[in-house]
Amino acid sequence: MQGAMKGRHNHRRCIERAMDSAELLCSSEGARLTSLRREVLEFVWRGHQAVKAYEILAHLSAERRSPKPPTVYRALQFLLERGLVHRLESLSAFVGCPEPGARHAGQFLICEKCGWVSELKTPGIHDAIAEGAERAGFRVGRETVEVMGVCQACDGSAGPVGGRVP
Amino acid sequence: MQGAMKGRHNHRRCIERAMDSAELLCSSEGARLTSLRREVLEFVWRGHQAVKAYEILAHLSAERRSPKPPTVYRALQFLLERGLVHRLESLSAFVGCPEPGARHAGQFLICEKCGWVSELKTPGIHDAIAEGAERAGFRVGRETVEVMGVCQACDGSAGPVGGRVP
DNA sequence: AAAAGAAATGTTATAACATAGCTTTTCCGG
DNA sequence: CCGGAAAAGCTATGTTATAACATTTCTTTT
Repeated sequence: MQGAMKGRHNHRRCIERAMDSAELLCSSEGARLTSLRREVLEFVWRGHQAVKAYEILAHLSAERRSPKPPTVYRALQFLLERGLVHRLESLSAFVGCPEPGARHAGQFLICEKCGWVSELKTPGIHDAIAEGAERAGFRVGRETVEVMGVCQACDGSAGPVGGRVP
Repeated sequence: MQGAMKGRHNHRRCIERAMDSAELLCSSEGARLTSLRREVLEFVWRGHQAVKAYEILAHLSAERRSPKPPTVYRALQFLLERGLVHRLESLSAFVGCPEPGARHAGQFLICEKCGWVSELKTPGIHDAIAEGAERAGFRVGRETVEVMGVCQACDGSAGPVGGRVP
């Protein structure tokens, strides 16, 4: 469980909460959270670090017999469409969404030291974007906001806090 | 010259301005804007659409004998390091920077219909990000802000305005 | 329970994006 | 012109992602 216990948080809770809301969300819209999709979602939630598609593939390889890339990408697409995971464009990687259901523009803080990803929900960011776009006569669709930097736990400390070093 | 004449703008001016400031910026810091780098930069500036690395490669192939990917990526890295081009993470593509020298966080509006990319400089966006980050105790490094949507010229019109359709 | 249809998954192949490591060429100052 | 440094070339390979088609599994209907 890499980097999961940062700030003493009990990550099992995160996983449970994530899986429960996924279950709920899917059944509410008649979507099937199959065992494959569930396994992928659980793996994405193994920590708060972003996960690469081929890491998921490797993980599945341990459990199933030789899954292929489309298997992973299809599961990810299913999860992305329902807001259960987000894609981080600047990393080509995926991270679990702590608040699926509330369809929101993702705003992410990504720690360069420990890989920890936090989701920001600062309305002011969207507002400022909307304002800038409006001045340009631009109709906003999807917003990508990704901020690389150093998280509180890593800042000042010698190295990363119990996380993988990217 | 794809999508270049949108809004009646004379794109030759853009190119000239871009190449001139590149020349200046490089000579000011003793960097060599070689013919390869110049060619790549000119090609990136062929319009206001983002350009893929392998499109550059194909373009160079017409002029030189069989360039290889590293040739292109090295030239791009040189240009990126000096702020002469930006990388659009959500497209894995590159676009010329209209204001190199002023080292800034890139904020981009990307039209889904015609591919046109405009750079936004809305201080409020950075401010809102800084505020959100500070509340999280996060030290900001690089900011990525990319907004997909529909530009003024395409909005309301039947199709894209003289640009490639992505 | 069997058949029909839809959804999911498996399989094969390949496209698209990017870099490591080493060699050769070009540029520039002395 | 020579020597060192920077740039560009070359080979190979790593990484990310999708198209197209076959098979399996699930669900609904009969």
